Amino acid sequence: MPTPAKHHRATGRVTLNDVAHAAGVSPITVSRALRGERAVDPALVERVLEASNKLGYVPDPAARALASQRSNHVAVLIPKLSNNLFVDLLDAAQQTLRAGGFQALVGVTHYDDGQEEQLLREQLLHRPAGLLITGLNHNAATRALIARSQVPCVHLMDLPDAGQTEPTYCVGFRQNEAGAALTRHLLATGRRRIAFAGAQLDPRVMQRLYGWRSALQEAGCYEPTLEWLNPASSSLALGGVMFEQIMGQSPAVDAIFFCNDDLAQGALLAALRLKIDVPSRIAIAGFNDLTGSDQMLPPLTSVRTPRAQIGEAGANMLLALMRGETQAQSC
Amino acid sequence: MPTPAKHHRATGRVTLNDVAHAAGVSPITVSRALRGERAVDPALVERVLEASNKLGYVPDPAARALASQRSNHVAVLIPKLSNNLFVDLLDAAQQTLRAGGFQALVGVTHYDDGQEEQLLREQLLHRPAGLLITGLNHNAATRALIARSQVPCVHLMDLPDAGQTEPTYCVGFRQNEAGAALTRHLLATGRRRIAFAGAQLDPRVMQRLYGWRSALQEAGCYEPTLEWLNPASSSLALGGVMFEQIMGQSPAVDAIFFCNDDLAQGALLAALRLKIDVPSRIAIAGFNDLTGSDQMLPPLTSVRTPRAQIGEAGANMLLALMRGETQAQSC
DNA sequence: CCGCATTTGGACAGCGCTATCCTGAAGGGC
DNA sequence: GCCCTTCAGGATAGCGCTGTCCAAATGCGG
Repeated sequence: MPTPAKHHRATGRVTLNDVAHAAGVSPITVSRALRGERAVDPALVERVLEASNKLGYVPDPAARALASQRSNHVAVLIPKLSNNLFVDLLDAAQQTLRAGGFQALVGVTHYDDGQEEQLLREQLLHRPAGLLITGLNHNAATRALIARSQVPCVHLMDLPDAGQTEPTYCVGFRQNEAGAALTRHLLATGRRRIAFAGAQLDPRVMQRLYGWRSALQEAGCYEPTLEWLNPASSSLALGGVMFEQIMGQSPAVDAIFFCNDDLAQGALLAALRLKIDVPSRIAIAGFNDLTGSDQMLPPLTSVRTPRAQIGEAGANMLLALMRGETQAQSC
Repeated sequence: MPTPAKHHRATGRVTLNDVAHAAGVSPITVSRALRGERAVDPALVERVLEASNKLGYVPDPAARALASQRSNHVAVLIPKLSNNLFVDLLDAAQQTLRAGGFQALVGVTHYDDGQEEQLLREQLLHRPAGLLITGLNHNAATRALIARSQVPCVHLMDLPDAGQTEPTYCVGFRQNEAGAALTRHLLATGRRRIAFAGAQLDPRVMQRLYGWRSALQEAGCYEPTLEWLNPASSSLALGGVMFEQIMGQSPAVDAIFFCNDDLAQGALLAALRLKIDVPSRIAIAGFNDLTGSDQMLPPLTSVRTPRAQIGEAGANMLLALMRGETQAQSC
């Protein structure tokens, strides 16, 4: 009998021990050689690597997580998958994390603070090595969880207002400034009665609204009745509905700033149906430059948000933080 | 000194032992009571649950995975995030898995067999409890990995041909039948020169192509020059380009079956630009009923694929398999 | 040549949980 | 009443890895 096997749970896995045996060193040396955690004789490192490759050794993530109290998971929280903005963000972040040896665990919060908190709580039990989270506005419990967990965390898509330093690590841009910039662009083309149409009303949409307001106030064109806010989810269909509403109630409007491209695309299509000419009768602008906006008639005016770059840069910042580098900056 | 702490790695976590202590039973009894793994006196279960709730106990997934050689992870492999079809599928599957206590690990294969194999290999090292994978056509190495791993696996979005029983667990529909059905619908509306425009050319697109072919052959309308295949990724822009191509080269065509809605949407917009009337001059049909297709001018004819239901049903089938129930059927 | 600081390999003891075996009690047939 | 089978709780021993301490080796000034 080759396997007496009493209390023996063979798993067939190549373990650190096997590698140590093959290389003629102790297991702990293999561990250190492979992780580069402490100085190890280069000759030994060489032998270890050779043995490891020959045997096809791969560390067991569960064992590693248990022993070190740290997994190779990174929790990624995003609001929705139905907005391509976040899909692009996720795609880029996920790939970058994977290249750095980490596994992304995706959580979808549906723009709900409670769900966000719940998801975060669940994820933290897995002792993630890091955290990527969309936006800056979280409820107190969520902020406390992040702080207490001591897990490195990078916030995406938004930056704190000037002077504010609360979340230390952020990658994004100031939504209100971008909103103001787009509004000024419309003003520069001669539009004066510029409506704002927002859906979803998440914090970033509201920031764009504030940017729109301040730009119009600067120009002396602000009027509260030009604000059209709808808490429903953003979609092409809603864009069409809002367009018809605005045209019906405020026929004098000469431009509409939609908070997201899908609304604006829906509005353009509605304009085609209603035979309202864009841009001669009215200008339509969107935000985020989602796929298809360049295919519209006419091509949609939009603000190109570099979400893939934000996802990648955020992931890289997090990778640096997880390596213990703390000089990383917001940008 | 309250903590002599030599060789003591306190983690601050509430452990099974703490619960056992509080409930006055052995740790293993707590483990069994909470998992329902073996019969335990209901009175004890009650005590254990009470203690567990009071202390806020949550099992450590890493320890559990290490001891049982089984994680609570489910690997989910999908081809792309840029096609909303898969985003919807993923969203539904992920939610269902989460409700069942499992964590989805998403892998994006980019329609590349090599990447699929690589991702699968990585994921299997994490000893996932289950596997959700898109499609039926995988390379030999991938199929071998799945078989060898013994991990329960459900295939999504497609069904094996009648008579074939290879992948036992599938949730989806026969793409070729759906393609034939859409083609017959076009034939029924009087169209005779029906082109097929495919991009990406993944196995499901090819199946739709075969369905289109067989329906046309049945009707005696098949002609090879009506096949327009482009390996590039599906997008609105490509749809417009292909539409112009087809109209330029085969002006007699009276309908086009686009393999995916984004192509068809792009074609509709191109038709608007070119002032080609749809559907009087030419009919345009898509596939998958993606968001926005109902907003087009005219609304796009499409095949509504129940991807959310497929994701949910697939996840539920996998949950059943992971519980050890094997009577689950393909559907 | 000695004493000290520094370096580097290894022994040891867990991390928190579950698989396995064992034991004592209860149930049932003859 | 006895033997044999179930049944449920517990003891034990890991799963594979890393944190912590220790010890041997090395370097170096005086």
